[in-house]
Amino acid sequence: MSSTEENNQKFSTLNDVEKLHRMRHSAAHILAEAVLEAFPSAKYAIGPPIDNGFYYDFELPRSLTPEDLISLEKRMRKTVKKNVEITGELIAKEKARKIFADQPYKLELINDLEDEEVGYFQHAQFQDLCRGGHTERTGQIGSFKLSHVAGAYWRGDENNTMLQRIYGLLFFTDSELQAYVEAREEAERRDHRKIGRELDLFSTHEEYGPGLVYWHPKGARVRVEIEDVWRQKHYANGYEIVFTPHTGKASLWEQSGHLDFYSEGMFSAMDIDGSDYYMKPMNCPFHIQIFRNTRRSYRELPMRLAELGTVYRYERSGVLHGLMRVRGFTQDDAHIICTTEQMENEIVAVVDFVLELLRLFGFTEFEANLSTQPAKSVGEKKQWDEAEKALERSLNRAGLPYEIDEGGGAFYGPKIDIHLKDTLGRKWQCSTVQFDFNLPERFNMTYIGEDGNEHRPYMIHRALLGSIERFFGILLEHHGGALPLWLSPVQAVVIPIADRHNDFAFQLQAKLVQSELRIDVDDSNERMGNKIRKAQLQKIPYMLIAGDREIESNQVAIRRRDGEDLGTMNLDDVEKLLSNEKINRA
RNA sequence: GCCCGCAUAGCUCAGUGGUAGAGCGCGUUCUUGGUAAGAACGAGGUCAUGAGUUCAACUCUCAUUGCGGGCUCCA
Repeated sequence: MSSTEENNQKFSTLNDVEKLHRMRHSAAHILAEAVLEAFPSAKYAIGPPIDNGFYYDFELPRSLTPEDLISLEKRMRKTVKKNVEITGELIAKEKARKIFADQPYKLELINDLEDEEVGYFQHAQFQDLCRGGHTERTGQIGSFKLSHVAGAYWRGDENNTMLQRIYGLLFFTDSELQAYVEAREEAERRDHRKIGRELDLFSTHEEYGPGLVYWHPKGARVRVEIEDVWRQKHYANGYEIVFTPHTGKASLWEQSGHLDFYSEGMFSAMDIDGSDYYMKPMNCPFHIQIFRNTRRSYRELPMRLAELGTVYRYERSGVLHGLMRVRGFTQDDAHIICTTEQMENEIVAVVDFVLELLRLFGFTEFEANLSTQPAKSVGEKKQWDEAEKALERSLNRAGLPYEIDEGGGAFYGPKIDIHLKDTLGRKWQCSTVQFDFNLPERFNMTYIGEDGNEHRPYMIHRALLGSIERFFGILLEHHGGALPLWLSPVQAVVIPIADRHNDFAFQLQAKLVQSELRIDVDDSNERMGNKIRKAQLQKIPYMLIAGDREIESNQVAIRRRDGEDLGTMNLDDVEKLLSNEKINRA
């Protein structure tokens, strides 16, 4: 329990964050009270406030149904209406054990707590073991709604009992709650799986392998566009692009340490001529072989090897999700091998490069996390310090807001993760920059320095988009499927009003295709209104309408997908308009 | 993997212990139109898979597979 002082502070004097926190926490108690009323044999576990509300975990005699949530919510509202006082105090552990004698989860918590006294909160008949942070009365909890039930392990450990977790949403006012629910619905409308199907971009085939993505022609057009700009920018930023195998013998994965430390993330071995081969879960060991293929001089450093490398990782069936979590995906991977002196500039360059690339795709807000040396790690303290300092300086130079996750680095090196914010305000981690003090040792990577001696280089892993599949999913949700013209699978559709206009439409298509624009002609036997509707639903940036009047004047009527009518234009002007938008990646 | 829910036409979804429906989409025909749905007709389903209960299962039970929501937010 935080200080009694804090708990006694008048609710009305608190800031909004703390108020909301307390309201959510109290709502959790009120929920637990309702559940205990409805199920006297229920065992209650923990019930904290969370980002959008609260939850409480229970062990119950039966599974909850959506109807249960409705009746529990009713019970809660009664308690709110009664507006009883919520009180808290510190009591001796012994006393607490008596109060919670038939509550095994509470007893376990009591035993695990270090202080001699524990927090005890109550309102009406309800009592709970609790660190505190509550409203003063049950009537002060704002606007809430029970949202759903989910399974959750006691203390998040899958070896423990599975409890039923009831989630609730809670905000100050009805309108804030409403706004949150609407934002959620908007997110549902933008679900990349839905958009992917509607726009015919990609599919997965559960019967032939869940978590494996099939890119359809239109999705592939977008991917090719993403990859093209990716390659172009990598060459421009001093990277060399490589291709490496999708599989390699066990000996490679033994030496890299993956079989020891990452085998649960790998697909099972394949037998080839009596040897075990594994699908690659990472590209690094292969890039290292390219480096090691010959004696390297310091004059060749920094060496930056980049690959759109498709990797396969075993993900547990329950976590697969559309394009966001899959078993086969393409990393935009690179490994930078450099000297100590070069390291800091390399990091700075990577961070700049990340932002440059992500901005191209329409993202403008970023945050970073810097994860430092964990308790168990390889490498020398000096290396870690240098690397961490370089990472931090690069974040400062880029002006990125960041948080430090003390001890959160991988055992092999510190890292920064960069999160982007999408239009719905959701954060996604795509980019990562990681030092690796482990693989250069394991593979005995060396270069000959200016002094003629062998030196161990630094190695930095980095991915900018992360996974092409996942990034594509984020991009679709960010734009709600209405991708900017340069990424759109179909950039404009020519709509002839009647069959006799088809020839003109195809001529227009042929002209625009010469400027490397992706143009369809809708020559289906439909009315113009229907063709426009289809094009709108397909989120095609421009509709070019051709009828008698246009053919007469050798022009075309142009309409944007946002509904704006741009009137009629000469064909050359249309071509310029589209080309410029494409080139500027507007 | 585990908990809960779900699985009916290409998509979205109704439905019944007596082997099935709608809308959209698709095909054909009519129609040749002016900025978000023209009309008619038609084709499409072993009701996820396997087993059980039953005279009879798409429907009830169990299992399997897949999908969806969750599984750090430490009283």
